[in-house]
Formats: sequence, structure tokens, C-alpha cells
Amino acid sequence: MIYVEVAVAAPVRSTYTYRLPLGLRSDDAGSDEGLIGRRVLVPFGNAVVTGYLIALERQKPPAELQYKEIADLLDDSPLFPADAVPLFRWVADYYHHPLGLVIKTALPGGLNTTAERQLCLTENIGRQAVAAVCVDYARYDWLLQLLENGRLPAALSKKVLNDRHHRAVVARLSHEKVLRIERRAAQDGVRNKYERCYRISAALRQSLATVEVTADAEAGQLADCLAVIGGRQPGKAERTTVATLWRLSRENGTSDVPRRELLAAYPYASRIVAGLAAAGAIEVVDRRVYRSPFGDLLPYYPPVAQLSQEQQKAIEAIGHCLDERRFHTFLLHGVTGSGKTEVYLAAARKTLEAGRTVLVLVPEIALATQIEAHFVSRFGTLVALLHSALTPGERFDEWSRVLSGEARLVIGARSAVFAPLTDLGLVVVDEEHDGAFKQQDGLRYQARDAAIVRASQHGATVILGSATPSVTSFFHGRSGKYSLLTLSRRIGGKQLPGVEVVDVRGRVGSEGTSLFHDRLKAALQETFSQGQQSIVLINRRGFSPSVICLSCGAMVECRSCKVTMNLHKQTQRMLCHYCGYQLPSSSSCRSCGSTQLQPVGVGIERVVEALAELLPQARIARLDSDIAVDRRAFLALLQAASKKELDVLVGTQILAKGLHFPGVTLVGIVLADTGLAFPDFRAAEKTYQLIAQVTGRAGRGESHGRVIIQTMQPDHYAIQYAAQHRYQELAEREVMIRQGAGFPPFSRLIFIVVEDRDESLVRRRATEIAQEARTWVRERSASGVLSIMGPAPAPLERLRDRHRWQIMLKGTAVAALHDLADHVSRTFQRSGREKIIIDVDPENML
DNA sequence: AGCACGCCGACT
DNA sequence: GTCGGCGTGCTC
Repeated sequence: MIYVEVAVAAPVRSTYTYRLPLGLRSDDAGSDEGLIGRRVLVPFGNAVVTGYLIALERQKPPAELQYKEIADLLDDSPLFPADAVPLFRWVADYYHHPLGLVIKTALPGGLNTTAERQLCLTENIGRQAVAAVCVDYARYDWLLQLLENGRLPAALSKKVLNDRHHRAVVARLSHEKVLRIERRAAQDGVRNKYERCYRISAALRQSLATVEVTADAEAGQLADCLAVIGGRQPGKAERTTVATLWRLSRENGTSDVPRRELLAAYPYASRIVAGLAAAGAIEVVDRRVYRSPFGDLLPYYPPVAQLSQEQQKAIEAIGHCLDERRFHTFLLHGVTGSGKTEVYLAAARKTLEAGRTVLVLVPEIALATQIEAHFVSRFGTLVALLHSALTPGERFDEWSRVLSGEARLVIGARSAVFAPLTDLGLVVVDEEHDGAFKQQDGLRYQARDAAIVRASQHGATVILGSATPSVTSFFHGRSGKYSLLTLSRRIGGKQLPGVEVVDVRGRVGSEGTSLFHDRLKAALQETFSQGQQSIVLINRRGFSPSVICLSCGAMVECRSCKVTMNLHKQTQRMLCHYCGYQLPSSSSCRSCGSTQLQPVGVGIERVVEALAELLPQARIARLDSDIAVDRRAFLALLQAASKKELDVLVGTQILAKGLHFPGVTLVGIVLADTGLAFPDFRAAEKTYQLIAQVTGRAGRGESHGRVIIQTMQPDHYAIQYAAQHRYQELAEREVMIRQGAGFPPFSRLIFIVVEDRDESLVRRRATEIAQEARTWVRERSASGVLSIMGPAPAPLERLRDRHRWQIMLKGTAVAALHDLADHVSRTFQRSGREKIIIDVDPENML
């Protein structure tokens, strides 16, 4: 009898020990290691729940407990490696989340659907046998249906099993072996991910190399070549097929031509290919298809011939660390266009060659860009992609390929940090400063930090890359916790763009004034007339961020949130950006009934309108999250931009996220200081990052770039430093400020947020929590290392009809801080109706 | 999450 | 007198 540790998928804080009956182990021939990582069904209280087998208990556990038996193993093989368990434990512990739910979040979706249960009638059981156990069986519709069909649909079975009374009947019948409960894991179908390709066989290619083949090469030479292979004279269609294949393979730069492409070019080939393959003229290969989330094939990027000295130096430093198989973190600070990707690629190559595996994390939107394509170009089928645009089936496939060891490099967004890699050697976090690495609901984890912890558990090397590192990472780089590597020059000797700051106080946004300063106007016109592309950044969706009633002065507010409604002219709606609540734009004022509503402030649609007026001839496109949700439209737009079919691209901060527009020479920022007003100690840092990232889009092609920043705070240091590309100064200054205020990296924060519909309950509970926390600190004499701020209404004090109050825990002693959070969680979480959120290392003060 | 145990209001 | 409301606590 062996005992195992199980994390159940329920909101409980501990794990449980179960007995594993020998009967369930027959399929793995006694190899205990193959047990960890499998899902199990276990009796838990009075229910049967899904759990995850995470450890074997070597010693017999204390005898005082009655250990239950595992009811079933749900998988034939593990879903995650034993390697990953320490990471799961750390995440559960550090982010104060139940371990079973951490694992549930980590696994690809679709697996999580609890095993379906179906009621099945035992074979050869009739009415009499049922009546013998249950006299009044005819009262139960479901039982009659069961007698009729032999089994009940999962949905109905569930309904029956969830009813206390009916379940008692089921229990009796099941005990008498009249029926049984069958369990099966409901899984998503798996999508085809291979594409049939044809390639000219090696033998034919050799003979073809001696002749000049063109699309209409009908010459005897081609016929001769084919004759060599098949030993007979080829027909016209055969010659055309081969010629087409040859042409397409040269155009694509790869030998494999997808069937789809071949048929598009020469439909009749469908009747020919089989014969050609049989004759040995062509070969058939099923190639794994690597598509971007947008459905188009990723471009191929050949390896670069020459690396810069800075790149070589960085690669060398990382290489030493990889050789030693030592956990260490590098902060790769490289200006936009300095070639960080090549450093990642070189380190990845070295890691793979040493037989270890690689994890690459990127912010979600960057998956649309070249970094994914670079890795696939270089490492082909060794690469697995894990991100939200995959269908559940595709996602599960990719997960399996990683698990089996077929794929040894994972590139993906946040949740890829949990990928089932074994023998991890290298972790790359690109754009490490990006807030998207922090999950904002459910399990609120920071994927970058979890990735570093994972690396530390496996002796792996970490590269954090960014043009604008987070102040915290910069601080660690300077203090020696991380090693700082710098790429200060753009590849090909390109210059960073020249930046001009223009003061628009009292000039922009109010009625009768232009959105654009004369300088920006002139620059836009000039750029357009020279046939070059511009980017205009406006960090606000919709037409205007608010709407005011001209008659009574009230702002139109969301029904469920305490925020103003944004006007969206295109959809003729007013929209809450937090909960999605909509009103027709023709609505009347809620307080006075007037229909005189006036948009206030500047959003992207207004900018597009103003641009269309300024440059009536220009092709203008809008790029924001409203567009980006339609992935095809998004890709089409990016392609149009790169083909220079667009003159001006107006976008929100989505533009700043690693997209590559080689033709852009001008970047205009309509209002750079919107972010500075946020009640967030990172406001300056984030503003700098946004400006620097979007500034980096300019001048990446042949021509030199230029940037014009409009602002109402021209003297603000974040804007000044951004204009001068002085990241270091910005970071140093921020470090000083944070030291003075005791903010991260000089302390750590945990937010406790209380949420409920009932405002007075929220206030009361928040007050209780703060009081309890203060008492806790006092009793432990920890006031030197821990401080408690609040309770106070959260900056978004009403969201989706829920009132929100928050308490901030700030501490220089990490262990004590987490003990306190744990204490709060134990004392208050689930003790009442209200929701209590524990947000560790909050990324967003809202 | 479920589910049971347990202590206070409207009903056959 | 009971049926049942959901507050509280437990699940190997």
C-alpha cells in the first residue's frame, strides 16, 4: 500500500494524503515516478472531486487518521512533470492561493472540466430488478429514461447526482448493482496541425540543378530530367506540376511546398502528385504547421551573419553561466532595435545543444510580432507555442509535445511559465517590464517572478530583456543581484530618433483648438508628402473619455461602476471600459433629462477624425484593442502597414508593444502625460516606458526617425528623460524617490481588497481587517518592518456593482509580511459573504 | 466548492 | 410544535 499527497481542486489551504490501491497501478508496471502529475478522483468530504497527485509519501503517515482511497486515476500518464511541483507549491504559497487551484490554472484548459459522470444501467437489468430495490421507481422520470436507454446523458446525470434525495436513490441502486456511475474525462477534440507538403526529391533536384527551370519550362530538358527519375516520358501536366513546385519552393526559400499553395498555383496538380510521388520525382511530407495566431504563416528569418560586439559580449557572459548550470539572472538592457532577440537565440541554441530546455515568456501582444517567428525559423519543430489564441485542442497538443520532450523550447505568454518542461536550462523574459505578466484576477501571479523562481529551482539561467527595464529589475541589476548587460547601440549603426517636446498647455483638447500643435501638424504633412509613414499615439480608446451634460453639468456615469462613460462614435454608444455597460449615444442625462450631452476629452476616434481633416489624401488606420480583438483584422492591418499601404497609423499603447514598422519615420504622441495623473507610485516609470517604447518604433528602417511629444508637463522628469533617451537617469531618480517613500524595491506590498454589493458591509469588514492586522503587528512588535495603510476606498471604489475598499500592507521583512497576509486570509477569507482578494506585489494600484 | 451541523422565524 | 433560512466549519 502506498500513500500519496493529493492537491484537490477546491479552495482549501492544505493537501491531503490518500491511499493508492494496487489495482489502480497495474498500468504503470510499478514505476512510482509515473504517478506524480496525474489527475485523480478522490472522495473529499461527501463529494468526489478532481485532485492532482503531487508526491509519494515515502514513510507511512501517522496512524491516527483514516486515510481514504483514491477512487480513480483520470490519466494514463502524467500531465505535468514532478519537476514542476516545487513551482506550484511556491506559487500557491507566495500568492496565497489554494495549491489545487494553482495547478488547475496552470494546466491547459479543457482538462479542467471535471470528469463527467454518467449513470448507466447494468447489463441485463429489467424493470423487475429496479422495482425490487426501489418500489416507487415510476415516480422518477430519470429512472424511467434510464430503463429505456440504458444510460443517462451527462447533463441529466449531473442534475440527478446533485440532488440530495435523488442521490440517495442512486446510492441504493448502485449498492445493489442495478446501476453504476461511469466517469470519463470530457476532453476537447484535437485539431489537425499538420499540413501536407510536397518537395522535389533529392535525385530529381540534382538533375534539375543543371538546367534552368522557369515557370513555363516545357523544354525537353525538364522532360529529360523527369525521365531520369520515372524511367518514362512525363506528360505535360507532370512537367507543369514539377515546374510549379520548383518555382514555389524557390520563392518560399524552403524545399517544402504546401499542397494548398501548389493547388492554388496549378489546380490540376491534385491529379498528378500521387503519380509523381510513386515515380520518385517528388516526396510527400506532413509538415507541422506553425501559424501565427492570425492564420498566416510566420515569415522566415535567416540567421544573421554578424553579431555586434555588444551582442557577443552578452552572449559570452550568459554562455559561461549556462556552462556552469548555475542559477543566475541577467538583465539585458538593450535599446529598441539593438538586437536582443539574437542574444536570446544564441543562448537558446547553446542550451538546447547541451540537452536542456528553454522557456521564453513574452507579453501577449508580442506574439503577433517577429520574436515568435525568429524562434520558429531557427529551431523549427523543437518550438512549442503556448498562448491564448490557440484553440483548446491546439493548446493541449502543444502541451503534450512539451511533455513528451518532442518540443524543448516553449515560447508563450504569462501562463507558459507553467509549461511542462523538464531539465530547464534557460529562461528568457522579453519586455520584462510589461505589466501584462501580472495576472489581474483569480490567481494573481507575476509570471516573470515565477519564472525566476522556477529557474532557481533548476539551476537555470535567466535573461530579463527590455529597452526600459522595470525600476525594480534595474535596481537589482545595479545592486549586483542580477548581472547587467547593456546593448547601447542600434543594429546597423542606426541612430535613435530625435525627440522634440512641445508644450500644449491650454492649446489641446478644448473646443476650437486643434489636437495637434503646429510643429506636429507640419511634421505629419511633411512626412506624408515625402511618402513616409507616421505613427500617432493616443492612449485612450473611443472618441472621448467622458461626456458632460451641458444643462446640469453632470458627467454620464456607468450604472455599475464609479467611472465616466466613454463615447464611442463609431458604434454610436457610450461604453464603460471596466464592465462593458453600454448606452446609446443619444441617451439623455440621467439627472436632469436634458439631451444636450457634450463629449469631453480626447480619444483615438477624435484623433482619427482630426487627422482625416488635416491629411485628407492620407490612408489612415486605427489600431487599438477594439480592433485587435479581431485577430484577422489586426494582422491585415499590420501587413498593410508593413507593405506601406498605410500612411498614418493611429494607435493606443498597443502600438508600443514590440511591433515592427520599418517604414515609420515620424512618431507623434498626442498627450504624453495622461498616465502621470494616476494614483500609482509607478506612474512616472510607466509613462517613461510608454514614451520610450513608442519612440523606438521610429526610424527602424532605412530613414532616420523623429518624434514629437505633446505634453502639458514639459518639465516633468519622466518626459524630459524619455525625450533624451536617458533611461539610466530616470531609473536612478525613481530609485531615490522610492527609497525615500519606502516603496518597492525597498519594500514589498500586499493589497487586501474587500468587495461586495453592500457598501456598509465592505467598509465594516475592511475596518475589521485593518484593525486585526494592526493588532497582529503590535503583538509581534513588528511595527519596525511592517506597516498598514487604510482601510480606504479603492481608487475604483465601485466596479461591476461591487463596492471596493482596500488595505495596503507594506513590509521590509518578506516572511513577516506574508505571515500577516496568511493570518488575514485564515481569519477573514470565506468567513463571510464578501470577497476578499489578496494581491501580492500589485502591478496596478487600481 | 459542497455539505452537514446548528441555531432562530413563518407555517401545516 | 416543525420546516427550513443560511452562518460556520470541515474535508486525508
